[in-house]
Amino acid sequence: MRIGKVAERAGVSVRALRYYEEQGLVIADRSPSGHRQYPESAVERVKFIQLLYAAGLTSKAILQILPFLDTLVATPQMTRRLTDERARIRVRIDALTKAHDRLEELIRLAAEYENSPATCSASADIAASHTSPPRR
Amino acid sequence: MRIGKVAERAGVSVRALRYYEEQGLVIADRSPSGHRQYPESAVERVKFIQLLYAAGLTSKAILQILPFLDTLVATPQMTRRLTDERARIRVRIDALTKAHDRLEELIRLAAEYENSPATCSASADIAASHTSPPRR
DNA sequence: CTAGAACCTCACGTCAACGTGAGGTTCAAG
DNA sequence: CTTGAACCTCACGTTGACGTGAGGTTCTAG
Repeated sequence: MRIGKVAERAGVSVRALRYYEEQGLVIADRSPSGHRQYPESAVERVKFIQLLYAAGLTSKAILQILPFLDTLVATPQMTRRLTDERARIRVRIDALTKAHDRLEELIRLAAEYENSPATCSASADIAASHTSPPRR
Repeated sequence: MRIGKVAERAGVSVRALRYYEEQGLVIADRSPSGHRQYPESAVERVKFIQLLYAAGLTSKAILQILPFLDTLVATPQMTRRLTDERARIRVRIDALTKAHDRLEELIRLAAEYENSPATCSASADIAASHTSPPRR
């Protein structure tokens, strides 16, 4: 398969695929004329790479993990890398969840305001005192 | 309060605080000599900003949201901004959760390998066929 | 009164994952 | 055989949230 098709089917740009090769994430054969030739499996591989990128991993981190997909041989270091990244992702999820909840709270306040604009001034400290324990 | 103390208490760098001011996220008074003077509330405000940064919002998006914290006046646009950002965060959480689950699956495979390295070759397509529905 | 900490303003550097031409070759359809 | 799409290799540009000096002023403890 050629690069354009892979790009289309994996939902990434052609440039991105060349970049992945440059980073060692995807290996492509070459036709005699120099065009990249990808196996079918490249599409899934690229989707997996995208998944990890979206989770905040760097090329370098992904490069450390990919060999496991190829060989399915789990060295202790590999297992650690996997669990480490999982842990980092968990931390990010927690941070995002906090932000989500905080926004939800503000949205609740906004709705409350729209119902009765005049009587909402008492909610001010609810908005302000979120990240620290309530005073008084 | 001066910039160093705010930085320390909010857990950010002095440079970051100057950057926030440049972006209009935090307004600081100035002493006659030109040193920034922050109110107590600045610490919480900065923590909130950090929370949103961590959730992937840009300075511009945060700038759109901050007025609500100050005034607690919810215009329809403000409510939309809040819900929009909440939605984007949800999308990110979902993406991260997918990556998390995928890694978890790989970790399971790795553990399985460590228990019986020889008998694991049959699991290969489990690792490969995740993002697409099973063939055959 | 003096030294060192803390502050100030430019302003360039960084890092990652690509985007975007430039300039040229190869492929596939008519 | 031609022409336009698709491909190739440089190689510089982009974006965001700061880091990092440079060079100078102000504050504060002893």
